[in-house]
Amino acid sequence: MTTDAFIEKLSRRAPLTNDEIDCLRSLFSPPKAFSAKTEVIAQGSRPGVSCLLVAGYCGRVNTVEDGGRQITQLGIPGDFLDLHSLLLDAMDHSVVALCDSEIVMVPHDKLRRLTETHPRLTRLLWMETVVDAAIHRQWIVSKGRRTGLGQLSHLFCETYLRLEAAGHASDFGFEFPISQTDLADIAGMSAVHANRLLQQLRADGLIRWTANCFTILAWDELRVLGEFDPTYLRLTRARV
Amino acid sequence: MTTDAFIEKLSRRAPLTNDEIDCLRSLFSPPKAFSAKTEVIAQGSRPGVSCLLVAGYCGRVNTVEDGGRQITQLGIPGDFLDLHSLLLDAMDHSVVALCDSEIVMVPHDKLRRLTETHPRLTRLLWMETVVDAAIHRQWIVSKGRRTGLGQLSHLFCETYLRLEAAGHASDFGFEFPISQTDLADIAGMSAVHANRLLQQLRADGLIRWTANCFTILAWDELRVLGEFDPTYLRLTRARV
DNA sequence: CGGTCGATTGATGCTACTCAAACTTAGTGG
DNA sequence: CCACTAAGTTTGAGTAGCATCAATCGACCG
Repeated sequence: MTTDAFIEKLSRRAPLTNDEIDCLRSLFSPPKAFSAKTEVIAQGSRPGVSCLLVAGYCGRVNTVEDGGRQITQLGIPGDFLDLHSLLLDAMDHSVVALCDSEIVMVPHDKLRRLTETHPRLTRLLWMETVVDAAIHRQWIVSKGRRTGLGQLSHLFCETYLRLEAAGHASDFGFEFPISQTDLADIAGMSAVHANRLLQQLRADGLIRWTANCFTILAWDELRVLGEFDPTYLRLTRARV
Repeated sequence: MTTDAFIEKLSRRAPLTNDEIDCLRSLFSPPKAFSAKTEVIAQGSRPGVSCLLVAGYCGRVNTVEDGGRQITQLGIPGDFLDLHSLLLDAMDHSVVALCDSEIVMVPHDKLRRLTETHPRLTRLLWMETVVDAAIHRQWIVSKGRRTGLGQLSHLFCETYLRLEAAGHASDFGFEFPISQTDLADIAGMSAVHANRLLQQLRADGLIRWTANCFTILAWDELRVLGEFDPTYLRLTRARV
């Protein structure tokens, strides 16, 4: 089952009891398919469900007045795309499928009931949103104080480790069916500039990215270039 | 009492019962003073407490290898500076007092006990961290897709509304004893450039900022310039 | 009164944006 | 199986925004 990957991911942070696993399982229903470029959650809407991404990539998208687009979060399989909406109301941004994706919808009332009965699971879900915030802060650092190359390098290191922890990457390779335009909207740069930086990373033998398949050829160099320190991803066991 | 401002802030999001208010009060002890530029929480440490800022301004600070500094969050009075550390372990950044500040230390075991007994308060505290993340995302949008002037305008609008909601600002004026260098580290630009943008905002009659006292002279123009939409701050009553 | 910190100003160069066009690839229908 | 189309990638040229370096000025402090 695809949702088991999520349970597996949580249990890597803290061991789960059978009761807790059952409680999580009771949240899930069969996934829905969303094709590339489809809007999963509309800006301004008040969703009654949160979305667990089980396959594909999704992005939180903010649109600015001049038509510019900024992606503020990259959702990978195993991510709760919008646990936030459990606590907030109207969406101030939209969630868009960046490629063909599969999503399990989890009703908010089920989640709210979970918070009444399972404090430890609640803290684990809370922790998911807190790690998301830590990732946000790293993106702020990237955009504020890293060079273009450093920014992309950091993003690729981060994405690889997150995917690996979710069981969707190994040997420095992963599926990455994202357009350069979307990548540019993630990095907050023009598509032209993103393209040139990618060419440089390729020419320097750091990455390969063809046919939707991304490979990190020189992890150590990429890590140094992006000043990447994975502490903030909290991939190790925690005390919750 | 200074911590009552925090309770007042939470209760504006959702009405609190007397029991809940008592529970919150039991968390607090007298504040500690931190003078400007003091480190409140060190990078790499594993704090056993979370910090409630009751007076002053603090920043989450990330330092990059070339000596550059990026402030990823601006803490204002009434903010829990580091609720995150309840769920995470080693700090991947530091928290620094940007001016003389007063902080109440709340032990994590008290907070963890709260999450066992008060699900609704738990969700409200969770919501605090979720709003922080929403602010992070707006900063990402600022850095990615707004001009320098837009970025500063957005920051000033955001800061004013947050301060006003916490009872620390009115009539478009507030105390802002922050150096331009710190502002530049917030905005992710050089101090020289921040200075020139400030001069422009002053020359255009949008702001006044002298003797630590900040005044927004033209709210509507500043709001338009920064494309500021306060939805994400969730200052209105929520269903929790 | 010298020293330090922050604000300000000027000059220079790089980074990244914009506009525009060519090219490549994948998908579609005849 | 091949034209046709649409979407995405790549390239070139010109330009704006912002960084960097360096120096000056003012305020506060021991």
